[in-house]
Amino acid sequence: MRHWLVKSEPTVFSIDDLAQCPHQTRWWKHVRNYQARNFMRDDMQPGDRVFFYHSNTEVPAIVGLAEVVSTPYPDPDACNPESKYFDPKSDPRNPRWFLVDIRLVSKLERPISLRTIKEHTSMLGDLPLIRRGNRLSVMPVAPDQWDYIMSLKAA
DNA sequence: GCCAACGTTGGC
DNA sequence: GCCAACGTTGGC
Repeated sequence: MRHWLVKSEPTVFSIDDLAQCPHQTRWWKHVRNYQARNFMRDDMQPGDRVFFYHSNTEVPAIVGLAEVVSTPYPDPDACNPESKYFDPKSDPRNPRWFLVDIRLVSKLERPISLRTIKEHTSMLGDLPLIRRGNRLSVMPVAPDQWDYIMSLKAA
């Protein structure tokens, strides 16, 4: 089982939006970046644990826990000309973009803010989240980093 | 709203 | 293959 952090802009799709989806489950999301795609397509598996992070908002923070509940599958909107995520260069027989479904596990009572995470660079300094200029929307979290961040929940 | 950082595109 | 221009991300 692997651990991940995924970003979502709450004005686009928030943790509360996920909570209101049937079975608190929905696909995540229209990634159009190869590094992020590779993580999803090649490494994500059902059962993987996920930090759900709100980006581009007043208090950027990990706001909940989720779980991968599908294997990666082709993003249907990549071959839908009506979609704003249509990619004419993606061959339906050899899809370029992938999704997984995630299910909400729990919403954190108190979000773990980006500011807090940045106060723990000795343990978390190599998280892409706090590396300068990094814009990855999905990133792996090492097991000890996962545990460490979980311990901040209680702090 | 600003803007730094980064990825992608496309002319050459 | 280079690199300028452009679009996007996302913290602040």
